[in-house]
Amino acid sequence: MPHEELLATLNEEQRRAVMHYDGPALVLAGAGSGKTRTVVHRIAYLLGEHGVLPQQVLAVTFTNKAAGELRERVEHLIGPPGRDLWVSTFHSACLRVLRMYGDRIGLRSGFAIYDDGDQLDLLKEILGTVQGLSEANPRALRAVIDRAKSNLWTAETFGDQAQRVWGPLVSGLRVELVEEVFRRYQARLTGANAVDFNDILGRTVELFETHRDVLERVQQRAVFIHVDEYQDTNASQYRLTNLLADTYGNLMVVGDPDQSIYAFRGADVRNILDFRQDYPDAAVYRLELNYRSVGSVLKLANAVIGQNQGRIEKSLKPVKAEGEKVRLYRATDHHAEADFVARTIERLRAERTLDYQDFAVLYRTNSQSRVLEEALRRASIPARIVGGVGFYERREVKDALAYARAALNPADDVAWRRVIGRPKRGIGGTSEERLVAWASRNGRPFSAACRAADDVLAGTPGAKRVTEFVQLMDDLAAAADELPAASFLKFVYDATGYVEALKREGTHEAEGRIENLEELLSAVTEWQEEQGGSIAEFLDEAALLGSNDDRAVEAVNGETVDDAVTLMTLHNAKGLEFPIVFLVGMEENLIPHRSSVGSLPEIEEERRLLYVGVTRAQDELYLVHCEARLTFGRTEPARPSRFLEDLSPDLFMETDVFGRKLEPLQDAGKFSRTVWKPPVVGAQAGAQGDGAQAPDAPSTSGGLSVRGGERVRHPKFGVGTVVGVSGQGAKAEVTVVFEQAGAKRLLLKFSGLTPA
DNA sequence: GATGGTGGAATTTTT
DNA sequence: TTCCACCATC
Repeated sequence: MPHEELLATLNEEQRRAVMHYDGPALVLAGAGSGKTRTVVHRIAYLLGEHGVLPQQVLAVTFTNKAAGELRERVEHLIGPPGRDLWVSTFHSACLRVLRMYGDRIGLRSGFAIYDDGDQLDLLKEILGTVQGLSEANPRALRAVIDRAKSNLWTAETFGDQAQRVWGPLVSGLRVELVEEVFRRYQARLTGANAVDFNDILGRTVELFETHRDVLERVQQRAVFIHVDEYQDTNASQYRLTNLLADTYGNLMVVGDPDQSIYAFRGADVRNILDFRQDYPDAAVYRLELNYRSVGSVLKLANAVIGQNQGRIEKSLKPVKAEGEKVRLYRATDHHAEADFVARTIERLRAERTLDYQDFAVLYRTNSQSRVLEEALRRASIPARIVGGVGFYERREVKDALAYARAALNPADDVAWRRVIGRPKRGIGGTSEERLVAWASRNGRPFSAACRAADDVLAGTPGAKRVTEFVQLMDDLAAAADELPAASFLKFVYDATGYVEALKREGTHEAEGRIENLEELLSAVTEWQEEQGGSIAEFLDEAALLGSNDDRAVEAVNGETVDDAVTLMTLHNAKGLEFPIVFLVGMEENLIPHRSSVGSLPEIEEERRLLYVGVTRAQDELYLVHCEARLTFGRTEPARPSRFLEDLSPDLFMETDVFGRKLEPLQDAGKFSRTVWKPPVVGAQAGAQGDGAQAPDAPSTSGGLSVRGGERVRHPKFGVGTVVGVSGQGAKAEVTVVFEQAGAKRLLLKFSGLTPA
């Protein structure tokens, strides 16, 4: 493509960035400002105008999705040569380097990757062995170790670094104790010939720093480097980037400080803010024209982010028209919230031509997805959930792949211990403990203890069973060498008796697990046909790509469809856009999340998260909050998010379930609609219909006036507070938070409630 | 050694 | 509400 054509569709600032040739560059790209487009064109321009070879270009992203999209768009623009570009996530890129050169730093070929669950298994085992830690929370320790590793701290430097940054106590434990756990954890990883996610980056840094020749060879493949979402880089990613760029210096980083949302796992926004200190001769390009959202959405977005202190002033300027006002809906509870979403989707689809895939529902925590999912299913609205409990994290899938890992790597203790009891083979806790003790005493892997079962478990029934298990693993190991990936997996299903055991169970749940195993087999088969490879290579693939798998929610007819509403967390939504967006759960303790309300930096990160959510919307945005919400199995009263209360009321319009405008209350505070007070809701017969609320009017049913906030007495549950009402007439339901019994949803008609 | 019951904790966010 | 660790029982 001639370069005039390449440039014609860009604005002035984008064009300047695209034409940037060598040397460092910082692209400050506001949400929706055509960031990906700019990078795509820049790569095409490098190749077309400057004669750069595709083999010299590296583009790094955070997610597989982003990498896939980038590659696709470049290939679309420049054709087949695009295949030779190196477009990858940090993790995939580093894994590739480690697979090639890892032996230089003591990684034996075929090393395993431990995911979150494996980390946890390992830590639990370790905690049992360290004095004074049996009560410690393995998840908290994992978080600490992860955090340390993303800062490029090692078990050796941990003590000093943690002391310096966090003080003598880390999540309630003495630094020395945590250090001891970290040491043992790392020793066990080494022993198991395994790396965890953070090691994939950290050990690559180590490799580059100790083996200049390796770094230089990789640099030949990365003469022109692009890093996306640079505001979310942590210390290891920052270090990697700078190492890679240290010979040629052709580094273009792209990002937006206002969208930095990963500080909780070690990302440091200073990496982008200080880029010009790191590279004083860096060119800077600012993309502030927003092509994505209508004016009303951008006004609200700017108002949200404008509340943050200590940010570089920046304001998105709309290209699009003003558009519809942002809507705010106040739901009685999470069910009403989900119903509103479902109802609104259908209403909008009836009013104009929209596909299901034009809608996204975004929430703060994964646990919010279930109610939404159910409501959409009930309304026959196809939906897909991105993220959540990923396919590769399901027990049966992990088990099957753990068999593969165990067969390939006798040192993989976590995998061996995982599979020894699945299915049940009469090897119980006592036997396992003795095997573990033997392994630990002799400094050998767990599998070696199993091989020595005749001695270790001499005279017990377990001895023979373990020996049989070892025989099975040997058979698997032989099969792994000989069979293609898919056939091997099928062999695992049969030879281990795993599927057989599930069939015997005969429960609905077991059937689901069998289906998942079938799906895994299909995935492996498909992968094998597309690119071929051993089961070992598939394991890498699954480890890095697995978590972001989409889960389809089937519509009522049971068919999976392409056209579906997207449900995902705000974090997952970064980089995406949708014509119509619902932000649900706009409440205190959700956003900002309860764990963040104690510190200003964390609150500001939550605000950026909301900003990311708001700026996903192209045409229409719905903000939804509830008056009561299910938390930990109890329905509790909920307050609207402080982020809503910060907004001027002219930025949005409050609606009823039907999307009709609600007039502001007269007697409320400064911003009438956003100041929370005990909800005044009624179950009304008549015009408003099912699920409707009339916030102003109390109403009666069976002689009882039901108002939110009112005290009532129940014959069995005692005294409580009404937090919500839904439905009408005979179907009217009240949500009451009782002092003793907690929250209950009651059919108003039969509730027997009296004023208290 | 397996099974089933109970009680308590859990939910941020992800490569 | 769901998941898990722990315990008692068979």
